[in-house]
Amino acid sequence: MDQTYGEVNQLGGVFVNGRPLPNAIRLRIVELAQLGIRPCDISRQLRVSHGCVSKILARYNETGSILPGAIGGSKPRVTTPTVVKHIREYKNGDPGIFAWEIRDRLLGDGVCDKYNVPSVSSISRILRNKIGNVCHPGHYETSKHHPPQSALPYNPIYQYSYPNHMSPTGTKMGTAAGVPMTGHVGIHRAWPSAHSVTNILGLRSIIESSASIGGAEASPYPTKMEDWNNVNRTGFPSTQSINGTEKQAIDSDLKYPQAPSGLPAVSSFVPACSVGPYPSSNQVPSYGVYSGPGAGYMTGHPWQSQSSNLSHSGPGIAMHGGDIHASMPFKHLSAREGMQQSLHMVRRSSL
DNA sequence: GACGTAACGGTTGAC
DNA sequence: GAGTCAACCGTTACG
Repeated sequence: MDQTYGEVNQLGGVFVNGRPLPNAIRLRIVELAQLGIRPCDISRQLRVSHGCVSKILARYNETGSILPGAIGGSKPRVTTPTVVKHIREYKNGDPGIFAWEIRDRLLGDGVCDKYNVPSVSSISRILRNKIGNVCHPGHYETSKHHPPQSALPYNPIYQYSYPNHMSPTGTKMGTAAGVPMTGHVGIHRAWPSAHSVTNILGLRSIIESSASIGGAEASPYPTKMEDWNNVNRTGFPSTQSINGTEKQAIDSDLKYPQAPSGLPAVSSFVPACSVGPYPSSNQVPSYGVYSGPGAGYMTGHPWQSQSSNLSHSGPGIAMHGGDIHASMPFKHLSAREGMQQSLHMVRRSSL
């Protein structure tokens, strides 16, 4: 378990297979790209594979977010009780209706959108298994099926098809504030632009987010790392307000000591480039890199165990918070002066 | 050389 | 609680 995480790519950069790059690096990739730096140069500078740079930039261009998607889990069910209910109604109304017609009606009636409409085969399965013979109108719920009304409690859950609340993959969106969605974003992964670089840098919703963060202990905030990343990304605010969980997002950055040192600011890109994201002078390449500024954490907290760490706000949390602050004093903040100022406000308000 | 992308091995979380 | 599955990840190699 000791330092079994982390590999070194061909560029000498450290990565953890299967895990997203630290958000700091992701952010920096986008920042550099916006500065006109070529992807290949970004790749070399940050020692991230060009494929990854390409992916992140493509995703950013597409979604406006630098954040990784929600890892793991299953796709949200599309055959919600409500949908089943509607299918049943359609079938009852027209026993000869085809599955594809039902599908069209679901779309047309606004029951589903193109992102969560069940497939024809799914509809057929519903008709076969859940509805059965339509000659028994009103006889739906032959099994333990919940009556339509019982479907309602599901809605908040399935609602995560809609990004204003949480992503379909379960990534709760920390805020609906400042989420300038372009129309109906039924995007599979809801990428709230509140997390976009623009907003991150603009910090338009930092205060709001920080307020939410401050109340994290009382709010049903996400337990997934991605979720907390979202929260953190909203403004990279102080970590003290989120016990332990903050550590998650920050951890991912700490894993990569180049992040603090390599993220002085966009404007200092050149120095960062010259020094290199993985300052070999200070850091031992390869796995040793992980024992950089975040070593205090790293030694005791493997890269994984996100949720476990989250769920266990046990001893060491406070220490981590302090260590984190000491070792990486808002590295992201330096990206923008305005960010610093806003964060000052955030920190004050959270104190 | 730069870039996009499929394949790959890996992690994660819902079921 | 373990296993399965399907999402995601970043790297690598190829065109």
